[in-house]
Amino acid sequence: MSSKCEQCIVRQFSSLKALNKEELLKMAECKTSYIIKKGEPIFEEGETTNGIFCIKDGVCKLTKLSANGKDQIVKLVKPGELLGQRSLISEEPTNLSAVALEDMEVCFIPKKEIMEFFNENNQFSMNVMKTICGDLKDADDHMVSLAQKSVKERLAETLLHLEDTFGKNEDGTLHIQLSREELAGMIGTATESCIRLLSEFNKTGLIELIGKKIAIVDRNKLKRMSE
Amino acid sequence: MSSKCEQCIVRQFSSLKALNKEELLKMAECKTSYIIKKGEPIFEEGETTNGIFCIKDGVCKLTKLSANGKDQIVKLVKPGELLGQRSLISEEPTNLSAVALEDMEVCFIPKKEIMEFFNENNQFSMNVMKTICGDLKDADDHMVSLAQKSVKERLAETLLHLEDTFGKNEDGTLHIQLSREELAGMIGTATESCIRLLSEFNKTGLIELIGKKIAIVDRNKLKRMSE
DNA sequence: AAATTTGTATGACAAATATCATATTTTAAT
DNA sequence: ATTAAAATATGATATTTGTCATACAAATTT
Repeated sequence: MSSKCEQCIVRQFSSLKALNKEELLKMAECKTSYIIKKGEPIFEEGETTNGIFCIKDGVCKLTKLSANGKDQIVKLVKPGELLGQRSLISEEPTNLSAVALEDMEVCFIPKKEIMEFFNENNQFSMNVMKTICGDLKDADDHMVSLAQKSVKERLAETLLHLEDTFGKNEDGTLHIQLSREELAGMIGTATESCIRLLSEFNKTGLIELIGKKIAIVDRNKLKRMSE
Repeated sequence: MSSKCEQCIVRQFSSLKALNKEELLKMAECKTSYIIKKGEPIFEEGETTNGIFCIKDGVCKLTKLSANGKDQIVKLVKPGELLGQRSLISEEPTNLSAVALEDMEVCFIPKKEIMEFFNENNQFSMNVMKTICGDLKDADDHMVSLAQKSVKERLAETLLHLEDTFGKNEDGTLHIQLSREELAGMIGTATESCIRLLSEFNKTGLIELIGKKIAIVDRNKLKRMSE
């Protein structure tokens, strides 16, 4: 028996907040829930998903494999967000892979129902459009950053962004747990270069390295460095 | 007296093809036509546009000023496409500037009418969504390219893209006319580096430089080089 | 618990790219 | 037509970044 969608966190934060009781009921009936273990894919580049995923818990990375074999992280997606809207609307296979960075809980809603919501609920369409527009703006910003900033500036920028978006633990370390390789994949550099710069930031008191974890020590300096 | 929108090139290629006779008539009445001279802006980063622009003739660049003062070219927009959809939907000021690369003819449609089309014509909404999704996919691809490819690879890739998208003149040179600085701004590198590589491509027979113009000589080699 | 694999760290060096200087050509202004 | 300004071109050099090698630490498997 499916659980209700009415009180789900995803509904509060995503385009789905526009859905009415009847629509939510329909969704609760057609949805499938999944548990995805850390490291496992939700979908992979080139797949046809035929629906969208709602992220109830856990963070995942959207990556694209580049010609040289490295995974570029395009975006991190957190609870409350939807996944796979783009390829559903474009009616194309996904151009990105989604891989869990933590254990995740997700729900899958089939294309059929989503398309019905589009047709019947204008506010829902508008919300989805706004989300995608937001993604596009972020992508443009990211693009300029990759094109015009140095690796050092991008690392500083990314560390701040990670703290702002995912928060920190009691010991001040970033809550989101990325390997050095993944962090390098976000800023578009070699893993060794990323490690070297973290080490440098550590020595100059910008951050503190506690095992594999990273704590931001001097936010202001880091901010200045990112510009 | 406004001219009709029914036969306009923009209608054939853009989301506007979903509009019916009545809607086109409404649009013809509310639109304003502009002539934009080469080098002039249509709008600038941070402005609130309050409507969308239809490009009837001429190509423009969408740029974003980076912290180091260089203009990054995010996208080139050609006749038949719409401009300013993102910020209209997000209800935010534009994050990009639009500057004419050639003399242009554009029409401005106020926000009010566009929103009415959204509400009354589902196919139109769907078309706009698809366009924005396409832009998002392109942005992701571009991002990976900037992050993972060398300047040489990006230049090769960009030259091919420019020929594919904008065609060539009778003498084989690229039809779209970009300065070296603008080309550098597309691939995200210093102008000197761009010039140097063009010079190298010229010497190795990949391209031919005819004054400021560029002709692709060996497409296949250039393709292989871009990967 | 020992062994293997994986991730992190650092040095040495090579390659890519940016920067600065300057020459030349082209375009625009007077 | 002359001059000034802007764009293109190229060399010299510094800086950034990537690659390869290797060491060490942590996690995982046996």
